[in-house]
Amino acid sequence: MSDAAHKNVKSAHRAPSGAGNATATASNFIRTAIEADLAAGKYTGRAWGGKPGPAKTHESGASDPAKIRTRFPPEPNGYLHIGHAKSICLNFGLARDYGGACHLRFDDTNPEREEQEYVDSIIAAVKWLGFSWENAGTSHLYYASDYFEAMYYAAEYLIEHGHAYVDSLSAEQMRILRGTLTEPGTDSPYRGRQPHESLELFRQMRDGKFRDGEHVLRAKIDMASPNINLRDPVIYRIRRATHHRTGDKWCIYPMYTYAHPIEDALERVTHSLCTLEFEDQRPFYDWLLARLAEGNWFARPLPQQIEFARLNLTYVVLSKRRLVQLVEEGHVAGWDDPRMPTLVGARRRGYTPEGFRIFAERIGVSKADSWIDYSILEDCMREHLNEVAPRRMAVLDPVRLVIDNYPEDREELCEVPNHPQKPDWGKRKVPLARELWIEREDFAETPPKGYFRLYPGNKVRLRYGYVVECTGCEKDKAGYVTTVRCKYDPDTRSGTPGAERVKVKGNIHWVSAKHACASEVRLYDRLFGVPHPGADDRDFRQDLNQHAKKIIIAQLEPALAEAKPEERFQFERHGYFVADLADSVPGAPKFNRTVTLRDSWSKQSG
RNA sequence: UGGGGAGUCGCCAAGUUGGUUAAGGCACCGGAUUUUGAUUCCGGCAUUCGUGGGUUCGAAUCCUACCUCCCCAGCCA
Repeated sequence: MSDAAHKNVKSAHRAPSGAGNATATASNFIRTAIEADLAAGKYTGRAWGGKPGPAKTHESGASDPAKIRTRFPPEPNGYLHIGHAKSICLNFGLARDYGGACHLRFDDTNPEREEQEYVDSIIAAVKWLGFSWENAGTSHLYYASDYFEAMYYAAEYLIEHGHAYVDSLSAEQMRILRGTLTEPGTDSPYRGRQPHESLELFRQMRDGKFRDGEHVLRAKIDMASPNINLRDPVIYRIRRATHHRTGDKWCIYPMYTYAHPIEDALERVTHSLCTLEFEDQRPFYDWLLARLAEGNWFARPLPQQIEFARLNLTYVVLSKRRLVQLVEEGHVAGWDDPRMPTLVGARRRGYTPEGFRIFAERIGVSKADSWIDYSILEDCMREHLNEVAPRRMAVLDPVRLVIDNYPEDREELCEVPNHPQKPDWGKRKVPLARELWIEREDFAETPPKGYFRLYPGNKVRLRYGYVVECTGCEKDKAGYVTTVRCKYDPDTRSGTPGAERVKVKGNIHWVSAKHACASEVRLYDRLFGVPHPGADDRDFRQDLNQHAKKIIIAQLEPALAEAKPEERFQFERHGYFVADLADSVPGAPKFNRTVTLRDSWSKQSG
């Protein structure tokens, strides 16, 4: 192992050094494999030609500054979601930890489904998560479509060497001849087509001489293989559709199966990580690269595919089909609806990039199918938000509290710390007066067992203010509490000598009614009400949580009126909130509840 | 019923060239601190590694049989 590689391995396992950002990196089977490759010197002496390309591009290049190369290869046909965040953190994280580079590569080989809009949103999402595809001064942002030429000539090479042939069966006929899981396939009558004939046809395919579907190019492997992916897979199809980058230049497009290994090889990717469902395709991946390597197409060592388990998260759906349905049928307001598990949605919800990175570390990587409970994600967000969110007071469900012995015309400023564990964040002044808003649930005419908030005869502290004793309440005809009354103890003002003399268990937040800022707050909850939406053949839409969004007008402390879009706060005793990115206007922010605080009281009481 | 994978604490997940007491995190349960029933801190939490056999002085790690779950028959990725 080289010194540099050794150093990187060590740093990958270094313990956390700072709160809130760095997290311990657990070992996993992919790291083990990388470390073994590094230790074996598999990549020493590798050259990098400065850009993706065949063997000759790299042969003349300098020593590769990247110790390893990974890649995140999304198809630009939709918005990224939480599952992608796992993959992004994995690929970019590995490159970072081992002194490597991670390429952002758009796998745009199917022109019918891809759009520039998605390319832009994916770029923004990866950046937002805090990763960069730059390494040693080079931006590794690539497109599979930039390799169409190389892929085409590689295909001609395969044909010439008897490894591929043009088939003229219909899709239906091909399906029948492919056999089944238990029965071998049957050779296509075109399988014996001579290379020169296939080559001629393939060129005519490229030149637009045929209709869509009239011919395909197939790899010539083994129709009797127990692995269906090796039964002469289609590697090129005719598809007249305008590609978002190459326009109408091509009318034949490579299939993923064929394109991906070539993309990896051209980019000198060392470890090509993908999800478990591609395991059966690894033999083809290796077959293709081996065939092309025989013709010295690619620099060695060849890339290797490694599969890991995709993320399964409870209480959400992550399949493209279902997400599209949620948006198109109007169950949510759009891809960036704060309830959506998309990264744009999570961002509006107030979830943070750091929170996602903590999440990725916490759930680990393995080959075992597993379900991660949504609460793990929420907890990761709390962990980060607790570190970075200034505290504020906000009353979400207000009821009036009158301090009877407090002068009507008086008001004073209370000093309130911005973060209880971070004195260096300073304090702010919050106005207190005779009439306040307090939380309706902080008062009970007849308190439940263990309740230590406001009820007649009980004392609580108005956080950072005075200790008050509840003297009663007023109700309307319906029995609904309209006002809570209390008296305060002037000797208990927070921060003054002797203020602690009166001990109370309860500590409630408040906002001066006169100074309060009334503002829209959206209380979000999980989009689905059950752990596995759509399980047991149910329509997943039946599992939608109808209470996942509740809009209220809350009474906020005055300072909150100046909150800037995307500014995050902890509303004390409630949770973390973010000023909405899209709907806030200067001086009138609207807040989204990101996640509640943990609450052992409501948990035990009900 | 073909092929490819996976099964270690309630949930994740190390460990798998066989070797003293099976990492760690989350959750949970105690206790301390706390002007957030939050945070933080301390302590507890698998005689056992899907099951049954076997090899061995010694097995989660090797052999064997079996069970369960996931993936594959797009001219999608």
